Amino acid sequence: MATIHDVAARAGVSPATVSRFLRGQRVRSAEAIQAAVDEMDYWPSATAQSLQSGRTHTIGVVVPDITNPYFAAVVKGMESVTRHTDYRIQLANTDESSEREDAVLAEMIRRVDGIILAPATEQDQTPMYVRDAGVPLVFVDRDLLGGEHFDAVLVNNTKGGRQAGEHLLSLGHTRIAAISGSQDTTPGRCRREGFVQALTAAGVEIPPEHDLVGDFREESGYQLALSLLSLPEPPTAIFSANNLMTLGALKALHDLRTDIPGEISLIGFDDLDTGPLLRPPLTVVDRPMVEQGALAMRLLLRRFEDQYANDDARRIILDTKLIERASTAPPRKPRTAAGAGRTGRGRQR
Amino acid sequence: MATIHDVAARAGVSPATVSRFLRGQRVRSAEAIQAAVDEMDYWPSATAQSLQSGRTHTIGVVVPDITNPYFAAVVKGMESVTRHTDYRIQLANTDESSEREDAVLAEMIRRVDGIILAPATEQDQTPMYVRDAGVPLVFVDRDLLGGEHFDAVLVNNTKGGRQAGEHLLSLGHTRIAAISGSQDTTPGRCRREGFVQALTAAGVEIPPEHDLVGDFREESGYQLALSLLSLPEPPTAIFSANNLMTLGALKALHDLRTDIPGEISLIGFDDLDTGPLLRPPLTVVDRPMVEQGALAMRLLLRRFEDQYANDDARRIILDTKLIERASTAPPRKPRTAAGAGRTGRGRQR
DNA sequence: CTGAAAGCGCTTACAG
DNA sequence: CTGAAAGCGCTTACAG
Repeated sequence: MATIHDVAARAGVSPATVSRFLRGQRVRSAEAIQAAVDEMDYWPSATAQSLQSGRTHTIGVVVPDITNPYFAAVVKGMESVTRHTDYRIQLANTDESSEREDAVLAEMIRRVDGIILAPATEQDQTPMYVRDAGVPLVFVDRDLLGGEHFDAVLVNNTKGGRQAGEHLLSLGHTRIAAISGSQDTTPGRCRREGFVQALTAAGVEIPPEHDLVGDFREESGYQLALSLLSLPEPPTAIFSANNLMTLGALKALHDLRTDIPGEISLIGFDDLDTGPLLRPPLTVVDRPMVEQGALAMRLLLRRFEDQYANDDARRIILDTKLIERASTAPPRKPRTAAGAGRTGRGRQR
Repeated sequence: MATIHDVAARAGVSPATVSRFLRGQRVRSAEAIQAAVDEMDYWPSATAQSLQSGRTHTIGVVVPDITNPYFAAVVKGMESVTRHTDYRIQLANTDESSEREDAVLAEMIRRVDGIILAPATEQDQTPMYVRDAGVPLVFVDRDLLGGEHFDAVLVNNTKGGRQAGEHLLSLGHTRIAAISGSQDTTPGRCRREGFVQALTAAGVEIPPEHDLVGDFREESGYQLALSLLSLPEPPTAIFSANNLMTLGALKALHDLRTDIPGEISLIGFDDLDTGPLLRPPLTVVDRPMVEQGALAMRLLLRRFEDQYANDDARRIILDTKLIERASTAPPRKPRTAAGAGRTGRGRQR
């Protein structure tokens, strides 16, 4: 590959002049240099430029699982903004593992200008380490305990959980179960809290055997739904706290030939491309996905502009939205559980 | 950030010695150096190492759409192998655009050690340019006309298309339609060819108005299915050539309240995570996904080993597999179309 | 085993 | 406007 020296020699100037020309400065021998560049098919070495400038022009993106449609959409959103800049994305998957995340982050620090991260747990310490290294960091989807000093694009998970709970209550359910995500994760914890809040506010209790915690993966949704259905008194409604667990739960219900929503109502968190096409079409709490990724990337790129570099952390909290489809309905035989009474809001379909 | 000079100064040795120690060579002042490294939290600059070695240790991955579950799975497969190496992945989305692909590739050439690409069209010239630049290139999912000199991990698309056609024929269908993918793409062309081959071999003709070509996106599947259903004599069965278009077709059929498979059978290409949960569960031609990505990455990494660097191109062609679910069935009122006769293989459900 | 020196391919004050 | 020189942070023959 040709270097700037080769081009300079050919054009009869010094490397410095070629460099200046390439960066848009006025030079006398512009045509000669351009010709040399063309003939030799010269492209500056990004590595040499990086060493010189201290900038890599790459953004590290660390997500738990790229095959989760939510994260795929988020990454697409990020890509849609970098595509108009001269930044590129370096992608890493952590499989929800903190160790893996530590390893990834440690080596990214020296290779990227900034990082967008969906941390594996709220307790992660590595992000502090990243900040100390002077690498701008933005959280997406998930937060850190005490992470207020970092930029973040999140969703109002508590409200989302509440929406799910209130929806089931409004249909008249009182025997309600939750399949929550990892509790050391912002969305896992908050969605459950919001959900329980809604029930509590309505005087509906959620017994421990209905209050299950999974790990955001399909398999755990499957297993927990199975265990729920094998209870002596199974719930009449289930809230599942992410797309993958909802799919797992749906599979379990199908395997058991459960009638949805006849025997049991199911509400999920995060819509799916196939949501309306499923058996039955899924009622879900939806939220922006591609937009979340785009916003996170914009937040990060701002940090590279001197005027914003030292701004206070920006925390963007987006709203969730209930999408009612056919997987939820009033319970078939409304029971008057002791103390629960008529908790519904009177809305019927 | 500490540099190797800082560490050397602190340990009382020369930078060269620190460098040797770091690379595992025996040195006298090992402990002193290790201590300095720890205290200063020193990590070598990847950029400086790259400039020196000429290797970036990053792999460029270029796909048309990361939110297509097939490509998400492929990327995950790649990640599962790089994770055990010291290579990382730089990801780019092309949105099926050749121009975008050209741009991405052009700048990747100077930044990565190798590239895995699912080319936007079979006519792409850029890959030749990549090869001329001395950057190893592996195709995944899609091939290039005259691309035999490149490593590739593909699938037997022709056979897959044939399987789809034979399945519909075996059910007794004779009024059959195809929604194909871009015809300047390997999978788009081959799947259609295989499909048509199967019909032709059985003496079944596919009229032009049933032989539709889309662009692998959901919207085109939707529109084309719509147009198929509005025909005076709509088909009794549709083959849709990828996951997204199948979803689109399914949506169209739902919107028209079409009974599947009663009025119309639908068979897709590429399974979905939600495949069994859809209304109705989808019959599809399936193929390995994660494995395809992993294999492509292994092929590429081999090129970095001297012993294999100059081997002939390795072309891995994987097999497809029919998964029969509930979206296909015999046509409701088998017509004896002139010349078609009983083309079924006699199998009935 | 170790250090001084050169070099990887750029960019940018510093003089002119 | 332009060139020589120094420097970005490493690594590696070359002597010793």
